[in-house]
Amino acid sequence: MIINVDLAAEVPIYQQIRDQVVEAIAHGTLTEGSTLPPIRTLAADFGINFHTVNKAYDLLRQEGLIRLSRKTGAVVTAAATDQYLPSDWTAKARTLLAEAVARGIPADDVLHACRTLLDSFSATQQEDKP
Amino acid sequence: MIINVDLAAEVPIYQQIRDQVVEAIAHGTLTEGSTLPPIRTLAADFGINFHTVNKAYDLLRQEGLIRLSRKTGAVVTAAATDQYLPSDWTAKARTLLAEAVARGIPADDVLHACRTLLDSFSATQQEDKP
Amino acid sequence: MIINVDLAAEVPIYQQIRDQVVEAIAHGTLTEGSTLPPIRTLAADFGINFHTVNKAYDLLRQEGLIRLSRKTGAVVTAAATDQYLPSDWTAKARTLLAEAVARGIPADDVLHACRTLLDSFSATQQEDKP
Amino acid sequence: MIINVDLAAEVPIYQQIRDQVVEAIAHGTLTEGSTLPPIRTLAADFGINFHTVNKAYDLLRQEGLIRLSRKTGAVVTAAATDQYLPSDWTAKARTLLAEAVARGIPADDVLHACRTLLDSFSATQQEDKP
DNA sequence: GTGGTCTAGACCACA
DNA sequence: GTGGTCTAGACCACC
Repeated sequence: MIINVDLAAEVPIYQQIRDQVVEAIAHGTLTEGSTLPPIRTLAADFGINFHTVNKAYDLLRQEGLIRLSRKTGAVVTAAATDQYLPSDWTAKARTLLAEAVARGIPADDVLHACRTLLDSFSATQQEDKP
Repeated sequence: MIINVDLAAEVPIYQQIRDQVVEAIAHGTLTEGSTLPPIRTLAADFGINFHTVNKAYDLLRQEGLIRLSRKTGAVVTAAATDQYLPSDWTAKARTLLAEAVARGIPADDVLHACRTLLDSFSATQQEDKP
Repeated sequence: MIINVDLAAEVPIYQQIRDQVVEAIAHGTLTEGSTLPPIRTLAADFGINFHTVNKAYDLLRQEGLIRLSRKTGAVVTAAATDQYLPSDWTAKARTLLAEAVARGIPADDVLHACRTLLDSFSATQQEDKP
Repeated sequence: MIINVDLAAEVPIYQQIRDQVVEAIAHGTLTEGSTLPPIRTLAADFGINFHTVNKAYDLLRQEGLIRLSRKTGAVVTAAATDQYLPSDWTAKARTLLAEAVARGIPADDVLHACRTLLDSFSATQQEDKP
């Protein structure tokens, strides 16, 4: 699994790490039981402080995507599949989609872009859609 | 056009204003040539500093959605500035969609949610535009 | 509102702060809209680092008990009343109650102790039970 | 008596063992004079280090719930060591109950949950003891 | 002036 | 050797 952080970006480093782990899980690059690199190792690789990585991992733990323990390290948990899309997700999606439509992109194109992105996840995930 | 800001929310006020203007444009509530309320008026309505409103309008100007001038105030510009989705939009969309998939939501459900949101824009658009 | 921390205790300082805020909310000492002391102020009062207080406040924010913002500081939110007792609460309660019973305390006495504690909350909360 | 440990859980293994023994004593599954499995046997069953089991047993010994000796192994002691609830138990209970009340759960519901848990102990106790 | 992010480095708990 | 806690101090974003 490959993670890249942009130290000069406006988005917080811990958020970048969190986002890339989320995407890796969606892609299937990380599956249930996969272990993430140790906090301090990842920090050393990026040349950043381990507290920053810790914050990213803690976020993922709060979201129920990974489990942290001193013995096993950071382990990806089973996808919960417990619920529907939370309201704050829908709110963020509404704003994002509105942004595209407001720029004059046809709704069909926006939807197509979403489908393409979603397909890219499934393709990697299942290897049965070539 | 109605804007509501939640002074106690975790999302910055200027972002809330910007988002609601974007959504209003997508809905068709605001169309090309529509004028937004004067900065100081809007600030007074919400009881917030006019710098905050100014920041929101400046963001919209940077995105090419409105034009600012001393004489005409804030005017919504023609929509078709970009024909393609910018890469940072795709990046944000990828993260958002991955978030849903990583939580175990089926891709079809996610796509359906997107379609529903997009349809809600068009519905309002056609009502208000003819 | 009075908070005391024991620097020498085995329970983490941030947890002590979090627990006392939770108890203050249950007691009614802190109600919806009450503001907690600024992170750095509280840290200075206790002679501890502001990061420690920050962690406590962040925990409370995750639990939905307070809202944090740069302008309003830490504000107690409305009690959600959205759900039943979560399963992990029940698990902790089971262990705690078992602890008392295993020591030979009659179940009635344990229940009575629980009622007394709960009554002490209500008494302060409503001022109608003197 | 059946003990289950979740090696991947966030709660320390020694704590899990200790908690389950406490609950078994409360239930009446373990009564005065019952012997717990030898440390090394239990450790082998779970595939964990015997120091971990040792720590759990030592905790129980400190709490006066079991007696350790080379000859007899770990034996459950008479329950009636304390007649009153220790202050740290009350403190933990206060925090736990406050947690529920602060989330908006009515005090009656919380008390009812406690009674249900306590009843579940007694039910098992009487079944197994006559 | 508030909280948010990041760094650097210490010691502890668990296994 | 892992994550967890705490300290000390820096700069930034928002208002």
